[in-house]
Amino acid sequence: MKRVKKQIFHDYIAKQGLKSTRQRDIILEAFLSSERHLSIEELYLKLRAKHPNIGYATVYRTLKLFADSGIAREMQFGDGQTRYEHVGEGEHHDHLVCTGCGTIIEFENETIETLQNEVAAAHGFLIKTHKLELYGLCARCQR
Amino acid sequence: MKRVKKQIFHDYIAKQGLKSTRQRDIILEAFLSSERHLSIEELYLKLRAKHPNIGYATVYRTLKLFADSGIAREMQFGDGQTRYEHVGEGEHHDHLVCTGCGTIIEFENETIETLQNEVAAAHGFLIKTHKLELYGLCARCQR
DNA sequence: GTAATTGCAAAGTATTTGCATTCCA
DNA sequence: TGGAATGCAAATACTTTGCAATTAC
Repeated sequence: MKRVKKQIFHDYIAKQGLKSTRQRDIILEAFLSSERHLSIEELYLKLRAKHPNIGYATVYRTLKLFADSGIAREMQFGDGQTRYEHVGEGEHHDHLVCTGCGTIIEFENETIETLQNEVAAAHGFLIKTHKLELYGLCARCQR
Repeated sequence: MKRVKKQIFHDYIAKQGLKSTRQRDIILEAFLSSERHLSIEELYLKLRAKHPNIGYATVYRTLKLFADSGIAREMQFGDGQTRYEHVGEGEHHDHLVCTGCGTIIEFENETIETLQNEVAAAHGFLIKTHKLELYGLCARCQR
């Protein structure tokens, strides 16, 4: 999976006439070996440990490239921090967000997706993406 | 409806030992007679026309009060602008957002809500709120 | 009268941009 | 070599905060 995504990214870079750089590789490796929902700051801090000379701007720019190449997706959970999540081929899932501890759980539900498309069709919309987030307390935080 | 919400807000203000001010009334009136999904800037500009001396900070603070009182809800559609929408009693709805022209259409679907609760229950979550947004092109923008 | 509210400007966040220097193809 | 990428600092966009003056109860 990691290998595949690296390949996808490098192909994208090449096709766009962009350059493969040491920083991009470092950031890619760090991103791919991180948890699935990473804020930019988290990634930056993680990188800084080993590569103190990588700039914040480079992390921002590189994450946008990841999103453009299709290996990552930009997310907002309303806490004012942009997060990026890994994207697999044609994969889509939604989120359960614990407002207590911040845990994010992914889920998929085909019936919901089908109903969404029906709603959209009823309004003449052509859906490109969607976002479904359920906010509440996870089992642990309910205690 | 407008009358009811004004009442709710005034009751809230009174119960909290806060004060009813000219500015709050002006902002409330402007908010209630606006479209349902209003960015703070839109409301501020609208107000400025008739009341050039109302400050941005007051608008921010007052909108938060509206949300606290239950007559408005804070929303984020990922464009970096916070919006507030009107909230009716116990009402909830989701959104179809046209990425072409920015139109926002509201909808409700009980079956989807039920499925959401099932998903949450399966993960031991207690849901407090949720956000479902479908992004795509409206009928007009598809042409 | 007193505590809350206002309006302004300054301070915070999160993110983007300009630019000289460095690096890759 | 030449255009792209980097790292820094400055700029931007949105929102919050501090504070003296004002206002509501």
